[in-house]
Amino acid sequence: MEEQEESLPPLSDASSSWKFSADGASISIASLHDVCVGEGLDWGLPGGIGDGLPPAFDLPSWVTEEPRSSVAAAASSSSDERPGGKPAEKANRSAKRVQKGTRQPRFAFMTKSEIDHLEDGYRWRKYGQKVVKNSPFPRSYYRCTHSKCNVKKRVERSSLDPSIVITTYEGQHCHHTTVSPSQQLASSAPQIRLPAMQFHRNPPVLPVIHPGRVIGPRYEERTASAVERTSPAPTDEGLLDDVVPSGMRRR
DNA sequence: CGGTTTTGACCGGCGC
DNA sequence: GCGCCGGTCAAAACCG
Repeated sequence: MEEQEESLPPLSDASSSWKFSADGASISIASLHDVCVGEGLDWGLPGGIGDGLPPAFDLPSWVTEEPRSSVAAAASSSSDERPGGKPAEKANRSAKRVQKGTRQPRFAFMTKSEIDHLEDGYRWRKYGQKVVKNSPFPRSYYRCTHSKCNVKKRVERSSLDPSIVITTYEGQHCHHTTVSPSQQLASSAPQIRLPAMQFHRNPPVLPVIHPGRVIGPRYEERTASAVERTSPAPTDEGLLDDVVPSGMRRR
C-alpha cells in the first residue's frame, strides 16, 4: 500500500472546498471542518477520530469501533440446536454469520440531502431496515447487487439534523460501476483530488446527481494502524481503491 | 416473471 | 442470566 506523496493541504487548512457538477446537479464538497462550522455544528477538527462530535452525530458503533470479527464467527459455530427452526436453515445462517465476521474496510461520510439513498454508481438491494436507538429515523441496510460483490452500505439520517444523511460503506467492490455514461461522469468525480484533511482517504464514490450536498467524509476506518497514521496522501488511485481494486479498474 | 422492497423474526454480542 | 440492541435473514408483497 504505497500512497504517493502529494502536495496536499495540511491538516489545518480545512477550509478548502470544491464544486463540480454532473448531470445538471451541482455538488459542493468541503472539508468536514469547513462545512460543519458553516452549518453551525461544532465538531471541531478531530485530533483523533470523532473528537468533539456531538453524540447525536456519532457514527454507528460498527463504524467507530473495530469490527468484532472472529468473535461472532467463533460464537456461531457452537450452539446449533434451537427450538423452532429447521436445522439446515440454522446451519446455513451460522455459516453466513461466520462470513460476516471478516474484516472489511469501512468509512462513512455525510451528505446534505433530502434523499436517503444517494446514487453512487452502483446498484444496491435493500435487505433490511431497522429503527435504531437515539434516532427517530430508521437505518437502512443495502448490499451491492453484484453477485460476487459483498459490499454493504448503511444509510441513516442524523437525528440532530434530519437534512443530513450518514452513509457508511463496508467492503470493496470487485467490479466496475453499472451506471450509464452520464452517471459515470458523476461517479468519476471523486477522482478530483481532494485534500486529505483529517481523513485518511476520501470516499471512493461520492453520492452524485441528486441535488444534495456532500459535506465531507466523516470517518474512514481501515485498521487501527490506519487511524494512527497522521497525514496520508490520498492519490487519484486511492480514491477508488476502497471500492474498486486498482486491478479491476479500466482506464 | 424476475428483481427489489418490506417487514417480522431470528441471532449474537454486550451491559447490567 | 436476562434484556436490550444492532445486524441479518427470508417470505411475502410489490413493481416494471
